[in-house]
Amino acid sequence: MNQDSTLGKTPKTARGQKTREKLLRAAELEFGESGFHSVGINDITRRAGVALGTFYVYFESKEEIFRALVGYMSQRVRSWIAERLVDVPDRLAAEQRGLELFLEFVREHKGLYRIISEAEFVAHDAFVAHYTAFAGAYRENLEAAGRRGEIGAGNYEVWSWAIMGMAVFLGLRFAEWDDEAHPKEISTAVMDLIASGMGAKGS
Amino acid sequence: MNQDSTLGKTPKTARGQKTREKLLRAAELEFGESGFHSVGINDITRRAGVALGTFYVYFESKEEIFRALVGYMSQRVRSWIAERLVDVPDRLAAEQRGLELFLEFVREHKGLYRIISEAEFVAHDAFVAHYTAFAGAYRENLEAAGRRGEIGAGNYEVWSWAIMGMAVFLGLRFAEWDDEAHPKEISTAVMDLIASGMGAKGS
DNA sequence: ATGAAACATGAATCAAGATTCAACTTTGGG
DNA sequence: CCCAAAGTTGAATCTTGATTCATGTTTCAT
Repeated sequence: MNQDSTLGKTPKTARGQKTREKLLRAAELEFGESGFHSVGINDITRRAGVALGTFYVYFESKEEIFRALVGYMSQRVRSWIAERLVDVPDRLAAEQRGLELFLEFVREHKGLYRIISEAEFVAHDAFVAHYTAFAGAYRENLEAAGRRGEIGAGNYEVWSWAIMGMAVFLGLRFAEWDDEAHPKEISTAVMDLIASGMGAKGS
Repeated sequence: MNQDSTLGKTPKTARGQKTREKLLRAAELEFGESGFHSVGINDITRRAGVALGTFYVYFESKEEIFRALVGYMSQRVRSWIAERLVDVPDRLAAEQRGLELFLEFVREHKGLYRIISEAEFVAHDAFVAHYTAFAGAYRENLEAAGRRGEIGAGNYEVWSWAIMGMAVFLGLRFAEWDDEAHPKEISTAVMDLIASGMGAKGS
């Protein structure tokens, strides 16, 4: 229908660009703090420092800006982690470091984390897209590591979803609810579980 | 304040009891299918086959009935699984069977599953209570198994959250989104991961 | 059998908040 | 410098849907 999928709402001017960004930033904070249904458009515009009507110059609806945010930050988490995961020796190390990074990210961006979670109900398609993409990438990493012999054979599709789930719940418990524990402790504990299993060990 | 915490809304009659249950059952279906915010009180009453006003005879508000539902089903999942987990030989077997049961439960009760998830945003305290209770029980199981020497030492608090997260995400992917895969395949794949780790094995 | 307590009803009320709009201001290319 | 396009404004409009309430019906303990 439309080249930009944003129905001609794309700003043409520097000023417009700036305003749109102010709205996005404000929405990120508001949604992150209070959740989709308790924030009103006027909360967003007030925080952005623009008038109510301005909102509709750039967005079709409240749902659209939320959806935009989900896409935006789905991008962010993944690239933020990927960037810092370059010089890691092998898959197991990547696993551990990746979890630490994820926990750190959540602590610094609780709002974004909540936005993705809430997307399950507010923008289900965006939610599906996010985790599908994430799991897909993850699975490829596992397969590559498998070919390199760094990890054993297994059902990598299942593994990738299992590991994502772990990360999300640990983020909930040890980043969103409780800031105290050191990420390294968590990641180490998880590595005990994932690397060699819970079967009785030497200790 | 009140003996029953339900502000005198508790039914005194057999008829009342029945009506309240009809409402609860209807709400379970509606919330499960459409999510908290898109169901109206009249959707619930229509489905229950009672008049709109009747709702407020038994519940203070839409949120209250949702909260009641969360508690109700938090109970249900746990006991449903626990009941069927009696004659299991050891912790590892319990782990595998428990996951299968969870997946089966989700398939049969997708609505209830969604209700608990959505509680994170609609009834945060009930959500916290549910997972706190679940994790607590889980942790005790792990500790007991640890004392019996069935599993190795580890940070059981972290493990229990990790395993819950796995279960929830696998439920999302392989029960809510996709009914096809056999639960046993999933649980087996996970056992590979959890029992002996992803480190390279014989195969 | 009977009347007070319980329960049921659904039209009317009310609040909240999303969206529209017509008037006004700024920008930037020519 | 000039004006059409782009952007801004916020009061007014419109929907939606939760909650109330006055009235009628049923239950059940006495």
